[in-house]
Amino acid sequence: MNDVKLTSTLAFRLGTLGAVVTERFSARLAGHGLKPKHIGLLTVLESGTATSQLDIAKLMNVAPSLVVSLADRLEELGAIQRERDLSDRRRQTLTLTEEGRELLATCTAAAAELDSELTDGLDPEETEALRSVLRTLARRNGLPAD
Amino acid sequence: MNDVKLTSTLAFRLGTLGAVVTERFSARLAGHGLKPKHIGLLTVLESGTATSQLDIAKLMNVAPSLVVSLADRLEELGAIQRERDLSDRRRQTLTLTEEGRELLATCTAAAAELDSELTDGLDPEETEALRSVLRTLARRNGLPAD
DNA sequence: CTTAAACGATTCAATCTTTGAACGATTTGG
DNA sequence: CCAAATCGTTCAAAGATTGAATCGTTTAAG
Repeated sequence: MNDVKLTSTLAFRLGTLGAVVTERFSARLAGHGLKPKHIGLLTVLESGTATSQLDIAKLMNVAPSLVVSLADRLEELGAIQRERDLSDRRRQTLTLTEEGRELLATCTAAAAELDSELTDGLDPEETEALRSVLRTLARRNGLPAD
Repeated sequence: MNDVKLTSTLAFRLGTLGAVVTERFSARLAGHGLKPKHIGLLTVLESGTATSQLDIAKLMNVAPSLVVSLADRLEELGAIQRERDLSDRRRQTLTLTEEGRELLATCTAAAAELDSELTDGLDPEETEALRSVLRTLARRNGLPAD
């Protein structure tokens, strides 16, 4: 008979911790009137992995119509620029503006600060091990992993 | 100037990985007509940390009214039993039935299977390090941590 | 060329999840 | 004994995301 607890399972812990951390990150973004997905979009643009809205939607695993509203908001803030692709006028090409870069940098700093809080008191080796394994897992699951 | 990428941040990785893993776990639960929160409730009951609906709601960081519907469904499945607390008839006391225990065991097995997939190919030491650090983080953040 | 099919973006209604406010029953403290 | 607090429940509303329909544009087949 298997007596492993659900709570000791990686799946459960990653899920709950992920939710908690996202919630906290979200709270820090609230001041800018942004949600994590907005930052996800900025990140895609910075990585240069996709520029058209449809490609971005696929990369983010999200409906194309959602990208529209995320982009609406970001454009409103001046964080991105929307331009018709001249070689295919159906496409909207999104590009980061300088303001967008700064916004992303600010939010990245907020995330880094969260990291400090999370790892405060952990052995530096532990922290590094965590970083390393998460990078591996991200890579294996098709998530951005530098 | 700080050039750390958001994607290399623990906060971001925990968030995205958590979402992916929860999604996958959710898919395996779908067959039972359950969602992760249902399992979360069963887990609380198994841990014995709380039995009244309000206490459960607090522990789960969720509105009391949500616990009502989660419990409705679980009762319908025969996984839990709802009884008025005789010493305070306002309270509903929820208890796991034998069927509930079995259901939880099945779902725990599904989570464990997910764990295998996630860690397949990782160094055993890496896996153990991950488990250990996540347990620590869970504990520090008020999450169930055995 | 012309035209039908495919495509990308957009809008909008519908869905799903969760919350908050209102209510009824019960308990508690003054 | 009564007013205030508590617990569970219902239900309407909020927030996030999707899917279907539409418009302009491109592509490919005849």
